[in-house]
Amino acid sequence: MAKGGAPVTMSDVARLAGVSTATVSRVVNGRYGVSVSTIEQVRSAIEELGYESSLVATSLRRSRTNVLGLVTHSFQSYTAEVLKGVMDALSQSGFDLIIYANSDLYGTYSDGWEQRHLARLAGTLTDGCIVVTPSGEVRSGTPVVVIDPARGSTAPSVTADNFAGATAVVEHLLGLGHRRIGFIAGRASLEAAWSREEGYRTALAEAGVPLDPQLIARGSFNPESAAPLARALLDRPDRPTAIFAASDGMALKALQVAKDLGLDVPGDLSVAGFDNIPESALAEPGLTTVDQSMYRLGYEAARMLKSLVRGDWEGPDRTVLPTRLVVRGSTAAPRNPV
Amino acid sequence: MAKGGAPVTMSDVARLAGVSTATVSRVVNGRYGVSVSTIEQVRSAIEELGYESSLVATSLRRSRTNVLGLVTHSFQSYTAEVLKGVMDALSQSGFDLIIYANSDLYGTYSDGWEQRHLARLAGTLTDGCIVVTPSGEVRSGTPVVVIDPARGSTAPSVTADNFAGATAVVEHLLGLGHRRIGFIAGRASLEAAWSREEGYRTALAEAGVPLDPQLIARGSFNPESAAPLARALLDRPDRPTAIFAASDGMALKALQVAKDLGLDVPGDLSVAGFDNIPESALAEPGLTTVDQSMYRLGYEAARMLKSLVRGDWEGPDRTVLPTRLVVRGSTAAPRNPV
DNA sequence: GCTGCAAACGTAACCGATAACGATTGCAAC
DNA sequence: GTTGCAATCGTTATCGGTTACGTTTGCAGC
Repeated sequence: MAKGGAPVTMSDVARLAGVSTATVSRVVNGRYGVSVSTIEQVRSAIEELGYESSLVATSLRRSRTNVLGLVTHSFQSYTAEVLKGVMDALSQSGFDLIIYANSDLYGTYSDGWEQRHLARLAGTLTDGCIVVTPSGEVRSGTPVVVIDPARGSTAPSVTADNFAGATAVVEHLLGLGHRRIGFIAGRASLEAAWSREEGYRTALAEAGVPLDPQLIARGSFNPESAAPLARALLDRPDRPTAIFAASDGMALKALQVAKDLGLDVPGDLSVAGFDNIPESALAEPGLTTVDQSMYRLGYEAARMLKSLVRGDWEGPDRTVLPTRLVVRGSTAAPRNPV
Repeated sequence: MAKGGAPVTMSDVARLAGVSTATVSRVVNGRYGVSVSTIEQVRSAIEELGYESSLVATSLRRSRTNVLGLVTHSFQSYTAEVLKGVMDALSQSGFDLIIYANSDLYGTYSDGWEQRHLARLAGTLTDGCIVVTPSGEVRSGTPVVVIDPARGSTAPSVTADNFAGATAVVEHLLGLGHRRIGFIAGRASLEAAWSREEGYRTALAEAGVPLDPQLIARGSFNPESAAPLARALLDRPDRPTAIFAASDGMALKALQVAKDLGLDVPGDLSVAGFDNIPESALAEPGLTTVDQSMYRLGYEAARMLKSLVRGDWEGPDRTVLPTRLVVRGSTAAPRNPV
């Protein structure tokens, strides 16, 4: 058994077995050209020392590592769900997964984080990467699949039908009798944010409700950014009777702000979100939202990446998954319909 | 800008800037001994090519990488919560995080997965590692912190007060009037599983309730393993009036089984779990359980690991976090008290 | 003009593993 | 007894980056 000291390397094994490192490598990788007795010697040396090949050294030399990467700038409920899907898709596939997340939670909103992280992994450590909500276009020598791409991105991607989901929410609110519906937008560089805003605009237009630009608040997807925006909307003399936020995290903040202001939800104000993160069901009242199955986003992205790496992907470059309106207690008919 | 082709290496930069790779390395790492004009040339070459240093190559040569690792054998709700805590603890710390998970979801229960994964990362890629629920002792040249260690493990660890949590649940059930309380145990090699079972036994003993060995079902923590165990318990002629499972995943399975058998929960059967994963609050009825704040487990483990890597850890080697009983709808007084 | 010194920079070894290639050996066929 | 071929195994270049060490250059001091 190895001591706690320096890690056991291939040359340690070679020395003990009385062979060269090349032979050890051949044994480890099951290559042809080693006698049975030598294999046995090497095996027992490996056993005795507790040797395990270094992922780093292997990946530096080899082109193929059987490791896929996932790059993200932060780690929230959204990411966790995606990861579950990714792991399930990779189960029994022979691919291991490395997730790279950096610690500068908000510092890296400086555009380009995805490209930097990708460059550090791709080409050496990983055979391919999934990138979650990048801020811009991504380039890489190895295959890449993007979850929630940036606007105008041409990389293979998996995304939810954000437009349909957003129109469904707004139609739901319109159906309840709301006419002044505030909107808290997400980071504009993301296609998802843009599509959700388009859905909002389109649903209003089709219902013949004029758009009031004052009711659109521009935020990032960062939940913290939503609090002042919600407050500004609700402080207006002609405040909206409903608020639709482009993400659940922001919607839950808005809900909190409404409570703090002494407003009754859904009596005085209806609130709706987008994503259906687990916390939304637990909120009081439960948050009306759009389920976009982040699990499936992850699952499909991983499935696609596997095929791309193996070179046998046949499907389309962009996968769009359906969404589903989830009505809970946070939306109701306005108390004083306009 | 780089094409989609081969990744940009340091020698590419060196060639363009007309210097050696050594000089580029010095510029990248801010070392002394480069003239201002040369720095400028190298900088612009880096900019032009979009160069980013390879994590792999760097870590192979250097001892310090400023990357911490987390090793896990699967990815479930439990792991996701832990990860959030880890990420928050690492925020702004200068340490990046790499999570390594392998795809053989169940194949790797073959003991020793943690040691294999650890050996592949430690000593090269990462400065230290967090290992989640290992099956045995872990050894490494770099610092390691274990979340939910194996029984008898001596490595620095973070764990919840499993014993106190389990006794609290059983006392709660006893207080409701239950006397026949089934127990679905976890993987015996884990200290957490053992402590929870000890808590169960102790609480019964202190209440003067004799222990019926037939009511203890031995499983792993794998939720799937719990279904047949729960069914076996409930098929008994003298079936228990309550079931306490050593994890929420297993408890939720037991709840499902009870429903399938036409039993009313909590009327005919009370069910309680351990962990307080998000799904437990959403179950119908809500699952009574023990909150062990997986977020804090992750947070404390990361805090400890940071200090260990920097060599300034002062606290104890084992951190035990308090637990909290969460009573929901799945437990009530038995309909026909014995 | 020579020496001394430090700044600036290149050369090459090195990290651990892989693979192309060459070298050696055993054995059968001629 | 050669020759030839295949099996076996070591040597070495290589991956990308870091760093100890050596070399060159410029300039001040004598």
